[in-house]
Amino acid sequence: MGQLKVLKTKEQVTCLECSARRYAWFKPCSKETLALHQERRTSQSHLAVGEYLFMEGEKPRAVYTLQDGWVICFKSLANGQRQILHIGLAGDFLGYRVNFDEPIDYSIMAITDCTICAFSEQSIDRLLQEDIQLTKRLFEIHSEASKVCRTNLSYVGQSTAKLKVAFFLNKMLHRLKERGADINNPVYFPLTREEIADAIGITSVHLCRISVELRRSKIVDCRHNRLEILDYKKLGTLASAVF
Amino acid sequence: MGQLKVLKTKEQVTCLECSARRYAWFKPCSKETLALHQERRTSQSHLAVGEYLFMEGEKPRAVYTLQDGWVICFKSLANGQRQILHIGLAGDFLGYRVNFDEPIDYSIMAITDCTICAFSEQSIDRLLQEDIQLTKRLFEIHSEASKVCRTNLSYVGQSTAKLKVAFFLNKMLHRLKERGADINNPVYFPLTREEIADAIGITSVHLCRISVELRRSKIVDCRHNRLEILDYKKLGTLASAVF
DNA sequence: CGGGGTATTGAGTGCCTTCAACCCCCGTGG
DNA sequence: CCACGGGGGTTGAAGGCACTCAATACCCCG
Repeated sequence: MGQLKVLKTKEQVTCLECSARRYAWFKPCSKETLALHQERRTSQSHLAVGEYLFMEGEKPRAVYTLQDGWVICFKSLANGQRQILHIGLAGDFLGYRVNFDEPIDYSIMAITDCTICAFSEQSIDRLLQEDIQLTKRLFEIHSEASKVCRTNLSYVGQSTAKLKVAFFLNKMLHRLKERGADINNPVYFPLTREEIADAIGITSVHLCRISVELRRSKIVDCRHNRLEILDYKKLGTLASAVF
Repeated sequence: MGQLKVLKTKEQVTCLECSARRYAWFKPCSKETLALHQERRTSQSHLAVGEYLFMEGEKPRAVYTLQDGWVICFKSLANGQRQILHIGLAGDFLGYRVNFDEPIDYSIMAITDCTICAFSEQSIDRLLQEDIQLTKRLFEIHSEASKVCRTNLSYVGQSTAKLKVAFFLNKMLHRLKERGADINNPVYFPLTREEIADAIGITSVHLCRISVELRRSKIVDCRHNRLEILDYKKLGTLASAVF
């Protein structure tokens, strides 16, 4: 299992104060219910860069909300490669499955230091019973995730490398913007070439060549943990050449 | 919308008699509840080869169970290509989404003549209220579909063409076997080169070369609406070289 | 026995990969 | 303050897998 370091009570953030809540599972909850829900939170923990929340094949008996930090969700292949399925950002709901007895089919690793809220199997059951809204919201989250996965499959399966990069970066940009990033200035962006390449199904070397091309044509500059948009419009045009 | 031809009552199959039920949404239902559920079925219809159940961007106000036949679920891309997301077989639950006001993000087309059961938005709501089991089963179906999509993304993103073909055919084989096909003999298999290629993200020409290779090395023979396994074990070995 | 759709084959091209070397950035420690 | 080291990023050369385009063969159906 993971190497979660449980935070002391005084270090914890309450659900009410949590800045990630508006993107998260508890988005629709009122202040009153939030306090109750928070009691179901099994723990709030810290996960350091490179550590795993869980690995493919394990049966984590909990579900997680990423309160802060970046994680990658990925599947490993027999040839040693990996497909990154999702870049987890603040507010993302991680590791849910209907049947907790079934092993999970992907791994989650922290690519920055993270703060993570855990809800045990039992807590989840009770939460879902106590608040119909939460079941609905869970369905919503699940559906949205499926939709994103279909989109990913489609562009990974059918586009050229350049379009893949543009689409990926554009998508990330919008997610960061939603979370309050100022995209007119360079944004903190801790993904390496390797990681971006594994997310879109090309090699990091080829990604690099394309990155250079995109930088030279003054569209985006993405290096060294930062992402800078040089021409927002051009990037949008490229990205929308996919669908 | 689609070109559904509603069947007359006497032509219809009851849920109780339905041979696809054990793979479908109503799998967990008792004989007694089935009769009730069937009343919620809005219609049973016929969809001819090449016709659409619905198209990307539409807002179908119903959900469907494929009772018989084959369909493809796919997304269209700006360059005219398409990614086939799923090959729908008997029992498959099609077109569900949480919010019926949202446009659907993929199309469904019949690739053989099909019989399809429709449940209107209202019927679904009532069914879900009436039977907790159905909500659970719906979640199960949804989760399974997400999992399959993640698997697809991974092998489409990270494998070579040959492995993609082997994995795809092996997967189809198992699904057909589940549905009672005798895989020791040639099986009816109405997918064209074009369709298989669009499902695994290669061109039909290249797929053809690989098909020839697989046939010459006596692994599978897949042509002209039939699929014949020549060496079950070798196919399995190839397919399991992916994950 | 055509005719249309599907499958196969060939030739030529190019996108992307592989492998390997080099560079740059940045943190660390002397 | 600078030397050092390491990890990520960049570049080059060479090759191969998969693509494009186009012609031919095959299968099935009317």
